[in-house]
Amino acid sequence: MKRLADDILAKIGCKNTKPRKTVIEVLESTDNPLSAEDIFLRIKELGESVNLSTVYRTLDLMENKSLVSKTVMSDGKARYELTVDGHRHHLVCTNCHKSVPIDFCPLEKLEKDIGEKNDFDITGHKLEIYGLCPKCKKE
Amino acid sequence: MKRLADDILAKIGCKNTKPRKTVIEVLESTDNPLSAEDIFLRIKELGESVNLSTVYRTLDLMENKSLVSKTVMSDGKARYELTVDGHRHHLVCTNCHKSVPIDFCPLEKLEKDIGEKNDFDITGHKLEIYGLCPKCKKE
DNA sequence: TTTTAAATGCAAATGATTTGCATTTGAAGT
DNA sequence: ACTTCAAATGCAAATCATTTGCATTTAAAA
Repeated sequence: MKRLADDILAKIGCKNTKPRKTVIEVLESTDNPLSAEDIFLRIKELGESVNLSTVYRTLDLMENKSLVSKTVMSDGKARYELTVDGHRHHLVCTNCHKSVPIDFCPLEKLEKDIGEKNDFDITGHKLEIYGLCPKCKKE
Repeated sequence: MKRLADDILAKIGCKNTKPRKTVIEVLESTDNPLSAEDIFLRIKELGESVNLSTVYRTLDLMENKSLVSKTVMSDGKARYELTVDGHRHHLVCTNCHKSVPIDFCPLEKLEKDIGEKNDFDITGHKLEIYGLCPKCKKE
């Protein structure tokens, strides 16, 4: 468990601090994108304590190194997710915000064509699918 | 020109006011998603004046009626776009934020499958492709 | 150990968006 | 047209996620 966090921090080439390790471990422990505050609160639940600013700083750092993806959701809060095991898209419930990862990406094959057609250098994309989850469907 | 704005306001069933018409006309006049402030400034350029709060309120109103789509971009500002002529996706330059509409949607055929597979009622999706535009490529 | 740049915590600042409230206005009914 | 009144606007103040300045702490190189 600790290993991945250490590896990531080593790869980035920054100081291996407890707050950073804790943030990464929380990200590792879930399948869903988390907000900075989600992470902050989970850390508290673990009986530890990391300043919210530090959570943000760690997330920014990792986003800049492309180890974390940041997506601003319609509720105005950003969600963060490790990209270590490749990028993912999600099915998001518009009611309860539950988020289910999707196992494929319809863009992979298309990016090159789209880039060439528009003379862009494509660097990435973001896709989210919205709907009502099984529970919320039934009101 | 005025016709579409009037039609839209009639469809919503709200008061047909000058500020609302002006906001809609600005949205009509462009191909790219605009921020609330973009809209506010363009209205000023037209020599008119609409309060920024009113711009936000008009956009919210229309988003709730599904006549406008709202997307929060990585710069932390939301961009709004008329959906009257169907939804669109965009190629967005990560450097200058220029946005080019894309004429097709790779999701259309997939939504039903994804919904069934995950027991979700799909209501929509959001897709953006990022890259460097022709100008920014050359630094 | 010593040293030092990098990282943290805290409090205050920022900036987009929202809200409360007094005033104005569109449109329904006269 | 005129009256009426809920709905809409403008303005200023509030909100809230995120960022920043700075004094203190800490990882890790020497």
